[in-house]
Amino acid sequence: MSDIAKKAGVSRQALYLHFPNRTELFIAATKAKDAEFHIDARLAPSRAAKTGRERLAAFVEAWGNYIPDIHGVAKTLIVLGETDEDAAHAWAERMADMKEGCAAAVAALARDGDLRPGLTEAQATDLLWSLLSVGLWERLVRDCGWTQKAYLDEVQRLARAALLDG
Amino acid sequence: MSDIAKKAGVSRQALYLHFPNRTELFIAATKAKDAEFHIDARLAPSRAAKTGRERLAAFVEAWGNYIPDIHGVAKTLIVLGETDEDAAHAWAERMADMKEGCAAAVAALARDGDLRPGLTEAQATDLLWSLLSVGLWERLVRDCGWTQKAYLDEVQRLARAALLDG
DNA sequence: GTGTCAATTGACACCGTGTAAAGTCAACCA
DNA sequence: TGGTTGACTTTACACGGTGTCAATTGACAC
Repeated sequence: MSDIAKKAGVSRQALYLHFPNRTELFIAATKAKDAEFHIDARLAPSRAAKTGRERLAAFVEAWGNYIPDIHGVAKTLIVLGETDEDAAHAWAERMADMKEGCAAAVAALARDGDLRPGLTEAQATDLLWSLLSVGLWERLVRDCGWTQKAYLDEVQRLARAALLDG
Repeated sequence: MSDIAKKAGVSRQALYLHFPNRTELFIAATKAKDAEFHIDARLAPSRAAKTGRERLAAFVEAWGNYIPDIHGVAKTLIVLGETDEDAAHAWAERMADMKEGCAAAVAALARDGDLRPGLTEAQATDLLWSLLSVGLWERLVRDCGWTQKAYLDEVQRLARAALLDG
């Protein structure tokens, strides 16, 4: 909190006039980033896609490219969530929203009959959601030094391999 | 530290007689778990595999089944690593060891000519290592409620889809 | 001018980590 | 048997971070 106050050019106590506690500050920061980076607009192409395959590709691209933009605040919230109930809940809510997007893409694939045999929609949704987790991005881009493009190409491939028929 | 001391039935200060600080305690706990759960023995079938494909399957199975056993201490070390240099280093070292196993499996695949065209050995190693991360296990098993078997089957499939030719 | 509002300063309580010192107790040994 | 050693306990404290509280300042609106 001291560091943030210093960066913001206000006193540490002033932060508590705006946010009840550290967790709420980061929750607000995450929401602010969502607005700043127009998450909803980025997901529009996915919603507009005609086929399930197109929808999957558009969703993976939108979310995969969104991760680096919000990684800072998102990561903080995740780490906070390991010890703070409220932070964990806030992040879980956020992830639930994202999972709805996954479910919609999976539903479109199922409608087209493109879903891999032996995979339920729920399983496919879980799988896509897991492949698009912040963790996998961190492993490949941050830890292994992959470019964003290489990461995205590979996740597209993985998503197709995991969900599609054939 | 208080909680641990209570569980152990000793005073909090006694812990500091055995470990210089909290981080070192958890590093020691992780090593103790490795010994308790015989990580080296579990990886033996992978090293003994004839073909690259067999080696990949054996390695994925061994590590994938190892994760739940060490998840408690491993997770603690990971979380600690977010704020503690030493913990981060300890975990990174551990991950480097694991990555060597990935590299060996990938090398066996390359030797057999089974590696997917357009994928270098280094990229394939990064990819396998990322698929076998604790994070993906947490997403599917802990967050989505998958069984260990369902997780393992899916990761086997993902690994094959990501690395193999065809 | 007065009231209001945002922010400041300074103080403090609480908790967790880590350090330090003095005391207890049992085992071992000459 | 008495003395030493070593592991552990109790008590105390320093430090840093979070969160609370009260008094004060300064600007702006009416």
